[in-house]
This record gives sequence, C-alpha cells and structure tokens, in this order.
Amino acid sequence: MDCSPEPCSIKKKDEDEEPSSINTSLSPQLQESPFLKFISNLSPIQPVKSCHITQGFVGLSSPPIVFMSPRISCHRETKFLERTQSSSTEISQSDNGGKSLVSELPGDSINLRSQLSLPGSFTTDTTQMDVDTKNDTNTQNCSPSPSVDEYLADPVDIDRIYSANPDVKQSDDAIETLKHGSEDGPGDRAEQTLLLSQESNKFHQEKAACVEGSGKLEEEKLSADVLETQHRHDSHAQCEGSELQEYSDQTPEPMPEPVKDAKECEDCDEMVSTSHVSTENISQCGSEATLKHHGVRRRCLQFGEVALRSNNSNTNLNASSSKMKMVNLSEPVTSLFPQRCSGTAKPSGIGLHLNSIINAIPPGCAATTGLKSTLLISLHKMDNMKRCLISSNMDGQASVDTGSESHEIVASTAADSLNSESLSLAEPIPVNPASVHGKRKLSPTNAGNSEEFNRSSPIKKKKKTSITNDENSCKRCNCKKSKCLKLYCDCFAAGIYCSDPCSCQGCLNRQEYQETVLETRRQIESRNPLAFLPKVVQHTTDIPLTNMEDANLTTPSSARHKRGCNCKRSMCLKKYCECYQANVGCSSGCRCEGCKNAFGRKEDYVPIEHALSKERVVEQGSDKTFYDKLEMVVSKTELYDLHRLSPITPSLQCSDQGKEAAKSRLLSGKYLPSPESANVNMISSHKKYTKPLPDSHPETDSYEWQMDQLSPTCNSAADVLTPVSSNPPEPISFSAITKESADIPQSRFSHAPIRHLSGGSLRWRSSPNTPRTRISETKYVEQSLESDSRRLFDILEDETPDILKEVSTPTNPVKANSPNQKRVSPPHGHSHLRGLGLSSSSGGLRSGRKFILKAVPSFPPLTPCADSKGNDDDHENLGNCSSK
DNA sequence: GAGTTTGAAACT
DNA sequence: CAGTTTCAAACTC
Repeated sequence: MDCSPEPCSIKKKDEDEEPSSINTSLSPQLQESPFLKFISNLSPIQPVKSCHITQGFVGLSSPPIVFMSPRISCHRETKFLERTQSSSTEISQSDNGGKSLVSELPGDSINLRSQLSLPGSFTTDTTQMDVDTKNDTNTQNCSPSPSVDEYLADPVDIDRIYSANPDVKQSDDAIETLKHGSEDGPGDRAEQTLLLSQESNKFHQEKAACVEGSGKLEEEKLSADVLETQHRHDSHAQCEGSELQEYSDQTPEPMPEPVKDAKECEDCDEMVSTSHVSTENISQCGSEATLKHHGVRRRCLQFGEVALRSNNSNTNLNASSSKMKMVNLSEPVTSLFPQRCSGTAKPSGIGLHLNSIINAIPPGCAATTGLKSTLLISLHKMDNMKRCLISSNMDGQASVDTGSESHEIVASTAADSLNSESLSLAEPIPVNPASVHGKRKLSPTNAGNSEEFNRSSPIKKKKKTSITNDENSCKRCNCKKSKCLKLYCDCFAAGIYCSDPCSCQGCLNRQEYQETVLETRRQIESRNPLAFLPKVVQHTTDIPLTNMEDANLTTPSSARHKRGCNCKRSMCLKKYCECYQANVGCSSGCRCEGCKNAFGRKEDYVPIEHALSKERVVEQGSDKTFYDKLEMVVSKTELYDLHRLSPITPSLQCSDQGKEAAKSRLLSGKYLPSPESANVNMISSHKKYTKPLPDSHPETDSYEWQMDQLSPTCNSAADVLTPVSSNPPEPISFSAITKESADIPQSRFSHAPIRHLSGGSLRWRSSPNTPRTRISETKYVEQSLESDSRRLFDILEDETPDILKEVSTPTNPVKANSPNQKRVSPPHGHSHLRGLGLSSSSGGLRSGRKFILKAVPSFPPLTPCADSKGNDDDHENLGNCSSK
C-alpha cells in the first residue's frame, strides 16, 4: 500500500495505457484483455513492484512491525483510516470524473476505493475492473495495512519508500525541500508527513481532475509533475498553518473542532492523549524525545523548559492540529475531539500544581454539585494552567503561551465541559487536592494567583513556618539535606522550582539545574509514576451532593487521600496527617491508628465497606428484590448522575442505564474513586505522549491509552447508547448493590455511590462497545507495562471498590488490610473490571452488573482476545473485539 | 528560635 | 515486601 501509492499509480498508468491501447486498437483482444491485462500486468509489473514493495517493506516492516507496533499501532490504523477516508473523500470527488480517475488514483486511494467498495458503475469497465483487481492484488501483495501504515506513519520509512519509487521521489523532493527549509526536527517531521499526506491527497485529487480532463496517462504524469511542483510550493506555504485550511477545504466533512482546539490541546499536551491522532502526531512528529519528555512536558508547565518546547513545537502543534483534523475527518467518531479536550482538560503539568496549589478549595466547595464541581474544576484547571505558566515564567523561562494558552485552555475546558462535563465530574480532579505538596506549598507565583492560594490556604494560612510567606501565602521549602530534589521538598514535589522565599540549602531545584531536576523527577517517577500526582483526590461526591439528603450526609470532604495516612500518634488530628492536612477524611486506605480525623474517620468508611460486602453476600442469592431496589436506588441516587457522568461513567450509565451506575457506585463502596480517577487522569495526561513510545512510560502510556480510548468510546457510546436497558442485571451483583442501597443508610449510600462513580469499575464497563476495547487495552497495559504497569494497575485496583475486588475475585484475595495494600493493590481487580467490561460489552448494557459476578469467570475468553493482541494489535483487537 | 515530634519518603 | 533510616514539616516550649 504504502509503496503502492506511487508504484501502484505507475503500474496503473501502465496498465491503463496498455489496456486502453489494447481495447482501442485491438478490438478482438479486448475480450481477452481483461484477463491478459490482468495477468500480463500483474506478472510483469506487479511482481517487480510488488516485490519491491514487499521486500522493502516486508523486510523492514515485518520485523519492524513488531517493534513498531507497540508504539504506532494505533497511529497507523488511524492514519490508515485517515488516509482512506481522506482519500475516499477525494475519490468520491474524483469519482465524478470517471474511470480514469480511479485508475490513476494512487495506491492508497485505490486501496481505499476497494475498501470503500467502488461503485458498481466503475466496476462495469473491464479496464477498471482489472485495475481494481490489480490494485487489490497490489494492495494484498504489499500487505497493505503494514505498508500503508509505515508509509503514512514513519517519515523515515516514507523516505525509503519514495527512494524505492522513482515517481515518488518527485514528491519527495518537495518534502526534502521542506525538510531542508525547516530544520529537521520532530515537528519538522510531522510537517513533512503532513505535507506528504497533503501532497498525496492533492496529488490524487489533481490527478483525478487532470485525468478526467485528459484521460491519458502521459498527460496525467505531466499534470502530476506539475502538480507536484505546485505542491512543493504549496507545501512550503502550507508548512506553517495553511495546511489546516487546505485540509479543511479538502475535507468535505465539517471539522468537528477548529484548529484552535488542537492548539489548545497543545498547550496542555493533552491533545495528544486521547486520540489516535495524537499518537499519530507524536509518531509522525518523530519527536520521540518529546514523547519521552511528555512527563517532562507536563512538568514543563512548571519548569520553564517545557514552555520553551511547547513554544518551539507550536508549529508542530499546528501541523498536528491539521493532522488532528485529518484524523477527525477520517475517523467516524467526531467525539474524539471533545474527549481529547477532556483529556486535555487535565493539564499534564496541572496535576502537580493542582495538588500543590489548588488545595485551597475548602472541602465544602469540593462537595459542590456536578455543575459547580465542573466549573470549579475547570476553573482550577485554568488556574493551574495559569499558575503553571506563571511559575514557569517566574522561573525565568518565559512561557510565551501563557496568556493565549490560558484562554485557549479556557475555551478547551469549556468545550470539554460541554462535551464531558461528566469527565470533570467523574474525573477525580482533585478539588481538594490537598496533596501533601499542596498543603504546604503554594505556587511560587501567588501574586497573580493569590485568589486560589488564598482559598487553598486554610492550611497555608495556618502555616507558621519560618519560611512561609504569609503575604503571598506562598510557602517555600526549607530543605537542608535533600537539596530539594526529593519529594521531601514541597517545591520539588509540587513541580516547581525553588525560589527566593525558600530557605533551602544546597538547593538544586532551580532552573540552573533544570536537567538535574528533570532527571531526578524521572527517576522518582520511574519508581512511582504517581509520585507527583495529587495525593488527595476529590471523590466524585458531586453526584450525591445533588441530593439534598446525601449532601447532608456526605462527609465533610468528599476527597480522600489516595494512599491514606499512616498516623500513629497524631490521631489524624494534626497536620502531620496528610489526610487532615488536606482537609479530607481518612478512608479505609488509611493505616492510621486511633484515627480521630475531624474530616472523617477511617472507621466510618470501613464499616460501610464491610456492610456493603456483607450485604452483597447476603443478597447475591436474591435477585428479585434487586431490581426493585436498584430502581429505587437508581431513581434516587443515580438519575442525577447521568447528567454529570464523566466520560467514563456516562458510558457506564448508558450501558447500564443508571442501574448499573448505582450498583457500581454502591459496589465501589469505600474507595476513593476520585483519587484514583484523578490519578488515572493525571497519568493519562502524562502518558498520552508516551504511549507511542513504550520506552518512555510504558505503564502510563498504556494506562493512559486506555483512558483515552475509553473516554472516547465512552463518550461515543454514551451518545449512542440508550440510557435505559430494560434488561435485568444479573442477580448477584445487583442484589448486592440493591441491598446495599436499600440497607445502607443514606449517608453511607450517598458516600458509596459517589465513590463508586469515581471508582474505576464503572469506567471499565462504560460502553458496550468499549468494554472489549478496554479489556484489550487493559491487557495491553498489563502486558506492556509490566512492573511499572503493575503500579498503575495497583492504583486502578485501589480505585476499584473493595466490593468488586471481593466479589469478583474470590480467587484474588484483597490485601486491603495490609498497610501496604493501600499503596499497592493487586492487579486482579483490573481483570475483574476487564471481565466486566467484556461481559458488559458482549452482553449488553444492562448486563453490566451481572457481568460483575459472572464476568469474572468469563474473563478468560475475553482476555484471550486481549492477550492474543500484541501491543500493536491492541487497537485492532479492540476494534475486533468491540465489533464482535 | 531552638528543640522535639511526627510521619512521609527514601533506602536497604 | 518489610523494616529502617532519612528528611523536613509540624508542633511545642
């Protein structure tokens, strides 16, 4: 395919010429011509070229595929889709022209055509038939998917391909010129790729038009050459941004989102995360380095370096944005953008800041209802972004984007909120981020952001530390031995450089030592990917809050400490306790002794869990009441949730129709959904970039990848899926849930549902379609991530409600009790989720609950899909599974 | 402001 | 994974 585009076109030309000549001149041969042509053409021409292609690519691609697949698989597919669609669009346009167009269309377009199912009119012509068949054969011979992917994906490969194809070289010249013109760089590559794609598209279109007019190959060639030259010029012009316009013009489909979004996303780095496009962009950009530094980037917001990169990458971003558009066009799911945005909503860098900076929000605020919460979140995000930017500026690395970015971010956030209010809601965005870091520290630049700081400052206000800046409420570290390169240092933990207010000694957390800082951060992240994530995540309490009753009952702080505290003497009544410091209640995850946390005792949570689990067990047998109870619960608790549903949860709700959501919530029980979800989000933000590069952060990537896809799928699913599935859920899970809801006091109930929402269980199930994808994704993550992935999974598991763990994994004993357990949860929970997701997907929306129980056994079948899928194959497998 | 306490982070 | 040490904030005086 890849090589084919040009070679195929050439072949086609030759073929067309021959057949045409034959047809015209040799009437008798015409009858045979189809076969003869086909055979002759195939034998002489194709073998050579095909061999060419196959050799070049196969040799390269096949082995490389293994390597490549993990990274690019998604991208490739997306690219392929893009190409196909874009080309298809072109083709459709060109189709008007007639046969010649088809014959002339480059291999990609041809393949696309074949895939698209050429209209019967075209097939009528023997020549076309031959051509088509040839094309098909070519495509087959060339192993279209891989070759195409490479052609589309890897600029290097493309170069090779072009080198192989003389015709292509011409176009390459333009590319090369572009390359030379723009210094080689990741972004440049992306541009090149864009140019290539554009050129190819234009070339196809132009060719088609020209062919229509001329109808002969030679003319076409000439025109093609001319076109190429034109393209070269165009490409130069386009490099900078015109590309987008061209794409938009070319693409018949309305762009779901303007380029702005892409830029916005850029700012956040989040753009990349969700969609294949992002991956494509990344891969195409060839900015592996950027990917590697994705983690850095998010920090970059805080550390000036990132800002610089982002600035430098703006052009790339534009290109990527254009690409983004491309993807959108190609991709049937327009929703990707919103999701992306949602993904972007989480500023990669923000997480840290949120933790450190955003603490300000009082718990009560955190408990705001969905809309409020979303607004707050968005605001926080914005603030965080600003802060990050500011901080970066403070550090000395001016982030040019700050102003524009902030605006963009706002827009994006708004868009996101629209698309994914639920995200913000469902997302564990740390409303009370009171991360440990945050508690103590505020962003260095308080002046502008004093508001937030002031808010967060209940803790900070209290701070009496010598170092603290009362005026700014900015607190600085006082490290003496850690050199401010360990998490001991609040500044470092918050992802900010130490500044003057700090009284640290031997501080290396400064711009001058940027490299050291980044390296250290990497090391720490390698040890604990979540190290820089907010320690305290807000529960999704938003949902219950809507209910007046629940609101009253809800714990003061919906948020909980992700890991939980380990207090032994402070009784969680002093700031020694991270939970207390964060103004959040202790949870079951806490290992504190004699907890008297004013924001919520650990004991309060535990009983709930146990009660839930007990109830489950008891009621598993009784399916009857379960529906009634579910309905009751759903009507009370869940209904409102539907509106708020996060991207993930919504899908779940849709699939489950609220019943499941209620169940899931109930099931989630004690867990802090938000913290985990937040973590997930944070992670996802990081990972987005990394995903293409397994090396950078395999775990996070995989995880994020899941999240991204999930969210998109969820969103799409949510949109598509009917909220109500009349199907009765499985008795067991439902019964448990229902009972819990019925039996559990509303206070508990409210808590449980909230937590559940945040909890991952629902997420995984979310859409009927998504489940498998998720599963595959999850598997992918597991396989790829390995040790690191384990951490992530552990986190996820932690998120997963204990109930689920217990129920789902009789085989998998939960280690929740162990103090360590908090931190490390068994990966099993994921499998459960997966199973659920699978079952739900296969079974249908309603089955979600029942999946929980039964799904577990069903996993094995599901997993095979995921397992069989290589990392590379995950996407495909996902698609297959989902399709299945 | 010095010293103590505390618990997270880091290390083994 | 558990235990120990290191570290810096929180706290007390």
